[in-house]
Amino acid sequence: MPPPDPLPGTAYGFEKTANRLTAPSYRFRAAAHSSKLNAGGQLSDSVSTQARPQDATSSPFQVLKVALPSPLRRLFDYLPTRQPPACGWVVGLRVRVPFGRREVVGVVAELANGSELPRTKLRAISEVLDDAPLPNDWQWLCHFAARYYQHSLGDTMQLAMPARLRQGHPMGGRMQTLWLPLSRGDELSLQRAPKQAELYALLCQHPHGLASRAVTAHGFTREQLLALQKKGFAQPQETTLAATPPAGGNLLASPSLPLNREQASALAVLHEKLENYHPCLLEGVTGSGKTEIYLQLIEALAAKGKQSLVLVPEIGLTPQTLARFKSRFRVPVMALHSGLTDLERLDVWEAAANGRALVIIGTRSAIFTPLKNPGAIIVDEEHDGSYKQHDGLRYNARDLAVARAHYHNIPLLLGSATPSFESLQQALSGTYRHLRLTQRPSRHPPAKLELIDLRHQRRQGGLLPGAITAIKNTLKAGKQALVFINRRGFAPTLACHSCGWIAECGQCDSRMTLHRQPPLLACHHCDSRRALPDACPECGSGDLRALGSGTERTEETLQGLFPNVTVHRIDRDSTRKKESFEQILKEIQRGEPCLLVGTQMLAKGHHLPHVTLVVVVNADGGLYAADFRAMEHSAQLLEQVAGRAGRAAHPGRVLVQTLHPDDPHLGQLAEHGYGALARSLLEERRIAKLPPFCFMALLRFESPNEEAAISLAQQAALALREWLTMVNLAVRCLGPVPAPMERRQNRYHIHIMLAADKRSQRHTAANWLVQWLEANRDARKVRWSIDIDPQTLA
DNA sequence: AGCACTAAATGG
DNA sequence: CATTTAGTGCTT
Repeated sequence: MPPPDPLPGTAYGFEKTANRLTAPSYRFRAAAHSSKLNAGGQLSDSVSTQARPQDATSSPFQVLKVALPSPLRRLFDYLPTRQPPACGWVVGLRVRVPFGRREVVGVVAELANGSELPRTKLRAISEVLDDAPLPNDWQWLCHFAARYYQHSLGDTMQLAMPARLRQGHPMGGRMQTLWLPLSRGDELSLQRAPKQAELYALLCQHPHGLASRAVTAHGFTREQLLALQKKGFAQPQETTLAATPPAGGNLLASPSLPLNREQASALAVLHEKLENYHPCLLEGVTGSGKTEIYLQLIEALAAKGKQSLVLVPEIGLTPQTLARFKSRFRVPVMALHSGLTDLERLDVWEAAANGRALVIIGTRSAIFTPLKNPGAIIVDEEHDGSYKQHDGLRYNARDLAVARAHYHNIPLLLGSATPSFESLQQALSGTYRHLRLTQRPSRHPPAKLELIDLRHQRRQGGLLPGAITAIKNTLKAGKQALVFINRRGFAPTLACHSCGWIAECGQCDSRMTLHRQPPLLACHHCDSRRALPDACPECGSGDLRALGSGTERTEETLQGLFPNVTVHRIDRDSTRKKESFEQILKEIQRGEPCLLVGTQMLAKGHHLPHVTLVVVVNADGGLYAADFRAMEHSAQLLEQVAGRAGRAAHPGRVLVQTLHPDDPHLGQLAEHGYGALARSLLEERRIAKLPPFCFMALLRFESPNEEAAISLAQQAALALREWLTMVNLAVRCLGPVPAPMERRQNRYHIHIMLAADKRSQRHTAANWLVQWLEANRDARKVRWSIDIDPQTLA
């Protein structure tokens, strides 16, 4: 039996009711693996629920309904191979099938004994790729995600499986090439090849062999390795990655840290229900020790041989975080990070699926890692926007974590200093346990925001005189200051001072940003760039001015004001080269007085112990935006930035420049902190019936032809409204309206928004609309997509 | 999504 | 007439 519903109002038992517009629905039962053919070729009893009712005229025949990598939201029927696989035909087998003019890899999703198509139109499966079905929990999650997000099951499965499996490679990726040093006694012959000599020395430090990847990680090339092999100094050896058995005895490699009262009681609450679904929101201010709670929860579960899956935001999977987890435990900790090869990724996947890995840490996509003995799911910084995928299957890994913890009947721990309103509301209403950490080990209260008025004052590089004075004093005291600007580049606008011309992007409804490093105009919404004009293209005047400030300009200004101090700029442009961010962070952590100028990248999670002053150049981004979530995200960001000030022994200051120092929300954030503001904004959301008090779906229509997009959106909205009235479904349908930036890369974006009080109503309406669009011929000329629980309206 | 097929557009 | 390109339709 599927567990009860963790996302209220979502029926995810698998029998989806067929709609008026019937498309084959995905059906899946957790018990589906027991469904195989018995020796006589008859379907065993557990299958009878899956078999489609038979057309009396056609005689039954065995059919495998396969989920294929295609955006088409349906399964495809195939005939079995001559020989059934050893395990029999079961749901979850990976197969290779002919599809159109090519062969693709798919997954058997249903067994049936008949097809809507005549038998002669069906083709046979070409090859069964596995001798056992893909893990049950993985299959369940794919079905759940596909259905919840209204996405093709086949596409979902492709996305949820490691690349090697997607490409049809066999399981058992636990092979790697180890390179062993060979002693020849004539090492001097390498004198003329210094790089090779260096590499040889490296190999000699690892007499048991070094993986190819480790060799390249040390900065050597494959060619150098092969050269050594040719000269007989190195030898490759194929090995199976050790199936490290869970260490007996002490689980810990290093002792747990002592907990304060709050931490201890939070952990005690978690210990109350280690064996059941137990959703908890851990609301803990920056530096209050959330990670230690994660580690001790993991420890408790690992002691029972159970696995923990830890999700971290994209920016959070740093070597330091990883090192903290790895150094704590003697049990296998595996990370899914961007640096892995496809083979290594498959190995982690299999290690998780067979229980070899006890701790799995990864970003968004790690939610699709199968678990043999699931113990808990932990989502760190659960409010973070990087958990939401913004194309294709637009899933939110945090929400899937909730569903998955429910399915496995295990604890779920969502941690954040600035919880999302969705999670906070669940905690406040008692659906989630609310655990709070308010104390910082430094004993300093978190720094208060000081609002300073941007109006009627001269600024330099975006900074008010008061901010500059504060920076000067901070440097004088031998400390570091952080300047936060949410804009890359030198200036967001280039304008002609004599005729008013403004540099705009030719392909988007946006202005081009002026960059100095290198000098050019760039659009931040598409990849178009232009050379800097010497004169105004409209009137020929040479009086072109850069309006406003981005990171580059503030960096330049600060460098001019404090020529003897290092100014580090940290944004996507300055850290493009890999490792350079880590390098800069290391230098900053040494503690020399210096200035940091940067975007969001700086705000999140990094430990900056010597920063005692934070300046926010402009806090107004979220105040009066059209997006109802803007204030939430803005407050989260401000609180996170403020958390960078005074983390260690020194109290900090946070200066927030604003054009609206009297804004009540900003005032509340400054005075009482994120928690208080969030609670009152939640009341506003409740009154306005906005999320989390309603459930939304956003339909995006996109076309180079504006009329085509509008016309389809109108037809769809009209059809939907008629249907909603007809079936008397209380779902609001707003739009069509042009997207906030209608034209992007010369494509026009039109939106329709659905809003319902209940998740199930939203699901029904969204499902109907998707099927209407799939059935509508005009819809093929306009690109459309659906976003369930959209995060931004852009 | 691919991908192949068709019809229109370019080119000599 | 040959070759490229935009539009359309199909996949079990």
